[in-house]
Amino acid sequence: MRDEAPRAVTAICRALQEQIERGLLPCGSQLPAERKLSEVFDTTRITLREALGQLEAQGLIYREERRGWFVSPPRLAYNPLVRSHFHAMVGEQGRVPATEVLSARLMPASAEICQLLELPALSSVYQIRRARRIDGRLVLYVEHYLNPAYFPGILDFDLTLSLTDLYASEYGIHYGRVRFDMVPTALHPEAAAALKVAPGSPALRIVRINRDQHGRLIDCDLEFWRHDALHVSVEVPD
Amino acid sequence: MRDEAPRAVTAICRALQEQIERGLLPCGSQLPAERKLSEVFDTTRITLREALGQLEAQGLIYREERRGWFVSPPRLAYNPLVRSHFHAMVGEQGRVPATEVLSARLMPASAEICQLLELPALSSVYQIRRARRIDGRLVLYVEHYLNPAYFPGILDFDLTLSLTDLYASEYGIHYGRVRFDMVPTALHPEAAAALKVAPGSPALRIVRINRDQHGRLIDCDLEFWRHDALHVSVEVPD
DNA sequence: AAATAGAGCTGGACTAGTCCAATTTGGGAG
DNA sequence: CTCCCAAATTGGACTAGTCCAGCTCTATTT
Repeated sequence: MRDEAPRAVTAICRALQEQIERGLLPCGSQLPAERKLSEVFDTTRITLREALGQLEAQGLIYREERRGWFVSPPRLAYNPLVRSHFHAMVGEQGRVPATEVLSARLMPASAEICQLLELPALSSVYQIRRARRIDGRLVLYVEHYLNPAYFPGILDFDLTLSLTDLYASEYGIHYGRVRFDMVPTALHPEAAAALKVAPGSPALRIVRINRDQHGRLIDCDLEFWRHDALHVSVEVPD
Repeated sequence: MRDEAPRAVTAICRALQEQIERGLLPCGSQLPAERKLSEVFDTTRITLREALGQLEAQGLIYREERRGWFVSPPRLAYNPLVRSHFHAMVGEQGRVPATEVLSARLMPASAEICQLLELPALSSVYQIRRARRIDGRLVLYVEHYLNPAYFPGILDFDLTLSLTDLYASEYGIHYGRVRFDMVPTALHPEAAAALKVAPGSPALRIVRINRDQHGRLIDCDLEFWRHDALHVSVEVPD
């Protein structure tokens, strides 16, 4: 028994990790209360919470605001080179997608959006804010900004459906070139609230700038994914 | 004037964020000591540290183990579709790259590596572990695993240089198809030690599986990037 | 001028609690 | 059996410290 013990935090991490990997704590199951766990590991709640925080950073567990800690489900495979929308992508991987519309309106574009869509200053844009789930779990907060010139009256449609499909069926517009920008960062307060997680949780921010079949900038998406909800795969041809 | 409770942590974040954005704390500069800052903001070190942790998660600041907190430099643009190696990529963006070799040896392949390289069980592979810097800052820990059949005697060369170049000049091998897998996660202890940061810091794990011009699996890289050191750009053609 | 020993800082890790707000849950009324 | 309210429980936020290891810088010595 050496004095050189591993840090309490890493010891707790290892113990929990093992339990999860052996399937004693199945995917989606809830962990015991923080106070219980701190008793089990004979430590402070602060220390215990730091261990949980590290497992969260690894993506092994996640928390729901004020509800508790849960074992993370598998990540979704996200391939930017394959043109697919959320519902199709999730469904193909044997999971159940869901979408809710948080807001949808015509609004003055921010400077950032004007730049992304190459619009003149003080332009108006359609903004659609949505939250999306996989198997019931909130994983994605998106803000869509559409150039209104191409999509008159789009707010009257059912916006819980795929925008891709709406573009095609109602406006004859298909995606052409797309630009992705992926940045590991933290959720800003608005996104955190929508996903019902602690503000500042780690996240993957994906900015998509979409052109149509004629090369026209039609819209852009600001996506905020829970960092543990996806892995990005890219197959680069020769 | 916020509608909700202005948590101490978010208030501190906002204050520091503003100072950084206005350039009062330039890139690369060191923040005052935690104890000083906790006095300035009239709070505990624990609370102050949580605020710093959130700014770290956002990528605005970073820490060096036992040295202090610093303002993050700009992120490196990383485009998986553009075939470029570390030194070239960094240099093109006006930054100064550096590489050090941590270890290089022939070793039995782990089960994971066998699978990635489609090798039979108990195969041997060259393992090269390197740490890489941008403008002096440690940002990337990589483990390369090479199929030794294609690279006899490679350990005798200067491995601080680009492997890509070595492959081409010494073995006539060029990259063909490449597969990327990017996962937001946390640094494991070994990578954390190599990058001199706290174990469990957020990171972007990138697994590259490389084939040569003939479609043969030649090597794979396990990369661990500091999460705040890069942003991934992908331009998808029509 | 270079090498070095040591003191003082700095971050890292942890303890032992408190107060609050939201969520759950259990029990009683209808 | 359902619905609703109150109590118990849980996570969120924070205070006020302690002890330790590694880095740095200074002052002294060689």
